[in-house]
Amino acid sequence: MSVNETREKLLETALTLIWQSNYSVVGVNEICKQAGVTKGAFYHHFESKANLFCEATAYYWQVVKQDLDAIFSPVNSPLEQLENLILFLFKSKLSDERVQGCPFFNAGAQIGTDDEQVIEALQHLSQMAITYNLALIKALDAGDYLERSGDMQQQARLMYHYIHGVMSYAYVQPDVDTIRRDLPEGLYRLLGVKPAYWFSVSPTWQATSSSFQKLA
Amino acid sequence: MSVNETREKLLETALTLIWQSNYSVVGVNEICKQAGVTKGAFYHHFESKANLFCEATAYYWQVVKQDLDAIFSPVNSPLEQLENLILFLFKSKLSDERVQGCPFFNAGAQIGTDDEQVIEALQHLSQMAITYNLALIKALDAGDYLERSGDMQQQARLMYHYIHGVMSYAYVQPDVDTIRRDLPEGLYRLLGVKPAYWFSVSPTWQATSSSFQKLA
DNA sequence: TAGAATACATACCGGTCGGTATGCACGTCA
DNA sequence: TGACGTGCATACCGACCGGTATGTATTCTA
Repeated sequence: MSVNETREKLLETALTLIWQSNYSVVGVNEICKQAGVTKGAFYHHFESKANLFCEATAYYWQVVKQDLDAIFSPVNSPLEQLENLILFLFKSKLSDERVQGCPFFNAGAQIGTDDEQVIEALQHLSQMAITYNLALIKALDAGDYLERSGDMQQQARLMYHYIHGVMSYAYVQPDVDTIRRDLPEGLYRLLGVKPAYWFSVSPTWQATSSSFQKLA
Repeated sequence: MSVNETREKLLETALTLIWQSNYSVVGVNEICKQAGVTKGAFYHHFESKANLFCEATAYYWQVVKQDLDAIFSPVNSPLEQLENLILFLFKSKLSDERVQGCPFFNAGAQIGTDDEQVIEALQHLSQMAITYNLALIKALDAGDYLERSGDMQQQARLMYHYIHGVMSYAYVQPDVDTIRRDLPEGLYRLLGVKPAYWFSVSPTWQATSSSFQKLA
């Protein structure tokens, strides 16, 4: 295994494991074991478990960003972008028929208030996500797809709240069909998409092998 | 300290601590230390940490239920009920000016998928909450406060998702003013409350000493 | 080709985890 | 008054935690 392979293997394994359960429960030993590397290698690449997590979130974002940029590509109409996002979120919960959490959405509630740098990393992630939401809302509003316009920054946050909530729900109540129905319905309502446009277009995006396959 | 006092002290302390950080991080030792009892007492009253948590959620629900029944009392109009709920949720995040989590809303993401009984306890809690939401939505719909009616069971879930999301956000991004604005806005939008009724009534409920004071 | 730096592997550290075994004060009932 | 169950307190257990010290094979560099 090359240097970068070891490092990436650790990052991906950590994400997958934390994804499946939670930050505090997943130990360094288990990460190493699953990644097939030793503890020495771990602490050669990362100075602590918290540091690994921070780097992992950055790594995760870097991977996810590619998908988001494809999802919100200007070649897609705003409605298509929304449908793409919904599909993306749904897919991200469902790799290999197993409902899973997602470090991005779950980790927030998993961290004790003590670990400063971890919290900062998560705050950064949520800000990024909200920024993408904001762009979508502006596009929807500009296209006259919304019933009323308001504080778009706020709406972007509301979107984030809701998505976060659905994801968490899916984690403890792994009911795929429910999630599939609730996700779009809630977003339409929250954003105030005119009912005529509900479920009116199909997503133009589909998962690439470079994104979730990699993390699953 | 009487028998029941010891038991309740343990339940309340456990809730408070898990509330502040998370289930996996909070240890039995710390719970005992904070509660001022010994480990012997702990394991005299509870057979395991998981068992304590289950009992604690039941205890918590029993306490919270009193508030919910007051909030959704028939003496309040549906709009007042909604405002009461919003106030209640907001207050529950803010005891003593410190933004905190809430075991009810956070714990879901904190548990590894292994602990069967804990997950069941949480699923039960969420079902209860959704049931209350459903009653509210029916009342709002019956009172013609909503723009359109749909699958109310689903709407009750959407409400739960959103509230859960806001709570989690507040946990990592302790911005009180933002939460105060986002909570009602999102619920109005999600439920489809006619804009004329937004922020139109004041809550009739206020926290009793028997509820959150007890847990804070 | 010598030596330094890299990339680990192994063994081990103190501390803490959830949980237990045992002892003992105290009220209760025969 | 003595046997007994309740309600703890204390001491302790093995497992595991995050992290480290040290040894070593490999690779890069001069």
